[in-house]
Amino acid sequence: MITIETTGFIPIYEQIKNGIKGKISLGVLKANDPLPSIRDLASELVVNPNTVARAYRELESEGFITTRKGKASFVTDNSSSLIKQERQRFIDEVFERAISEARKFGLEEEEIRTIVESRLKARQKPGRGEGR
Amino acid sequence: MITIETTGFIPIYEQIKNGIKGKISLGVLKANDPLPSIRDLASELVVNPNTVARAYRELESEGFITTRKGKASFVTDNSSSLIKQERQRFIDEVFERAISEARKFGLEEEEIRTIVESRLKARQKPGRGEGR
Amino acid sequence: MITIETTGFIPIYEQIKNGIKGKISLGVLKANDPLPSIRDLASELVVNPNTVARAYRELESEGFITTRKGKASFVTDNSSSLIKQERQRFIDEVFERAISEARKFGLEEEEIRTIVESRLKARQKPGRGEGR
Amino acid sequence: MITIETTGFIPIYEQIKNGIKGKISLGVLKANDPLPSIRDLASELVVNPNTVARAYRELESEGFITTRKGKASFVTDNSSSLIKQERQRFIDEVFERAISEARKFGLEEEEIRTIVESRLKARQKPGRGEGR
DNA sequence: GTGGTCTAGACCACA
DNA sequence: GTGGTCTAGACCACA
Repeated sequence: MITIETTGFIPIYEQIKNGIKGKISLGVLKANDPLPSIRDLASELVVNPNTVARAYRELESEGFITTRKGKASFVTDNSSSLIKQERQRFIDEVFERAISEARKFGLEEEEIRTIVESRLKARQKPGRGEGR
Repeated sequence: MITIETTGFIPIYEQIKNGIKGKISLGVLKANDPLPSIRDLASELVVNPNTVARAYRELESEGFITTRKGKASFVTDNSSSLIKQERQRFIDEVFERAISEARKFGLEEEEIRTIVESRLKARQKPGRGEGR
Repeated sequence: MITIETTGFIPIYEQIKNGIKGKISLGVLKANDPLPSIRDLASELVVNPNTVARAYRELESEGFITTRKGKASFVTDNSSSLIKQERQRFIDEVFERAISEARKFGLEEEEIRTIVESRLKARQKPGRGEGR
Repeated sequence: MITIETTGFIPIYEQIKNGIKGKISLGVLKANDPLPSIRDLASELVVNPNTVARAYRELESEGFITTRKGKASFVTDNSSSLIKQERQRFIDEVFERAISEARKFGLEEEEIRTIVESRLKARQKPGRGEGR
């Protein structure tokens, strides 16, 4: 469901948060849908339940999900409108950062376009897929 | 010379390392050029000298610079060939990550291209310069 | 577990590294064995945790151990083959240095052999054990 | 005259001190012989004059040499008796340390003897010589 | 002045 | 509890 990278510096709870926001953005998770339980998701991702709990806690405080004690967590009604606000800003930032790194190493615009194309191509190839 | 973001998750020493690798890649720092002293760079970046020292130490153990005690650190002769090896891998990884995030949020290839173009445009505008 | 000399010029973090490499070489630490926690080892050796952390960090970057955040550090699977490569070189260097010092003071080969024998004897004597 | 290693952790001034003590021990430098001037030795060893100055200063305070202001430094009359006292202790310590390192890595006595022999052999070979 | 090591101690991510 | 990063600051080797 969600992919986690343990290399790199992005905290796991952050990757989980983004994974879930992504699902909401994609419509895979819709308003009032239940999220997997903390334990289930933790064992699926092979991470500590505390880590998932932190992701859920922050998603709740940002308004994307609500947690009913003793029950489960659910996607909030207004989640998709919240996502819309955040999505553009988030994606822009991600690419801004990537391009900024590329420029630090002296890549020209045209080279950046070439890299992006080659990365997009790499993802099309069946068998390679979305994985990583 | 180098920009540091204290938001975000990338450690400062890592940003310094990448900043310097970038300078070498750009040719701003050439073989045998001296690096700024640890103390100077630390005060310029407003970070602790130990943090710069760690960046330099790791750059040395990776072969990019050599340090002469009591003198300074210098770019190694083979630094640019080392950089060439690392540059492509690093940039690929950065864009792979960005595109991966975008796909999580359901962006199509064409939308990704549009974002990249708009980010590239934003950087061209003089005076605006997108910060950093 | 590991002995540290604060006299002499070898940095503490280096002595810790060598101590652990020695344990791996001896088979006292085997693949996948956990290392003592940074804090525990630091308090045992009466050094600052940062110093142990540096030793562990360098051992990790040299491939001898891996660290799982929040958990512990573990001996890597290939550690013993790495050690084998390094052991001979390290020991050779150590004796090369010792003999080189002896020659500076004019010791003949036969005298060097005698010294080595006497040092080996000194270590056999139970109860005396040559300190350290 | 004296060999310096800039790799390794032993300070240069210490290596210079030992080099000179060695010369005295060997009889190459005899009582009342003049030492090379600080500047000369520094340029010969390609080190900073301050470093040589420190070595001389410590040799003086240990009684091996005397420095006459404006003139040069000379080997003291009692230098060789001082050396005799120190030589055995120093050499013992050097081998004790080497053997101790070897034992940390699990070498048996017989293996240590073999290493010592092979190192002694390596030094006999003409063309390789004392250098390093 | 320049780099290297070390300590003390804080704060954070993760288990 | 365990590792990771960072700061502040001391002290040393060397130029």
